[in-house]
Amino acid sequence: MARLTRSWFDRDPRELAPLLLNKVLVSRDGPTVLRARITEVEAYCGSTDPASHAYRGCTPRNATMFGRPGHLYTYFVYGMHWCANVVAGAPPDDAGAVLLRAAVPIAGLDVMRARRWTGRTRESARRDIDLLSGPAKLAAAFALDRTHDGLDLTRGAIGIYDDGTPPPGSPQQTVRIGLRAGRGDREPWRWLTPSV
DNA sequence: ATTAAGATTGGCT
DNA sequence: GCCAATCTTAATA
Repeated sequence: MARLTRSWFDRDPRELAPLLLNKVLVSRDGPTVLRARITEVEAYCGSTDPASHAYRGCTPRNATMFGRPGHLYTYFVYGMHWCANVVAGAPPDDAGAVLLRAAVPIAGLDVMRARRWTGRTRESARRDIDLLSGPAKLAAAFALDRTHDGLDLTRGAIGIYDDGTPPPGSPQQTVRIGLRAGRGDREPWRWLTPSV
């Protein structure tokens, strides 16, 4: 498996996003190894994109987006969830990122289950396919939070790898999810690996 | 100082 | 399909 490099991430988020499909997110924590194949992503384009956290310029919260491509940008939403982005390339003083929206678990499912599902979770809701089937689910299963904001994906314990599986030749493409009307909700910048 | 909105999720009708 | 949960951030006063 080849780890993706800094220069590989240095592309416009709309180019980078579909290339991330079928890549493998890997987290190593001592004996624990988590692996998952990325299947859904969204591109966010900084100052030109009303839906982007960077639309109104650099703030303490989004500063990582203005930094180096290939780093992790994590943010807190709805008072309870974390989501994870990969910082993409952008023009000088601008920002871009790709939101990791979903993945298929490959290894470390037990750890993912323990992090995702408390005793309160209904048994019928505990399906492996739903372990990473949303941006906050993925972040929770990989334990990504404030402490991972700015983390370098090209070095260290967490990275993205090419295992030889190419991105889908014809990815599914739709408008982005969860955006307010008129706030970039018409841009078709969501890509998915076709389910079959 | 106050406030509105948020790149979501899971349980319930 | 509807809606509550939960709290940070940034904009406004």
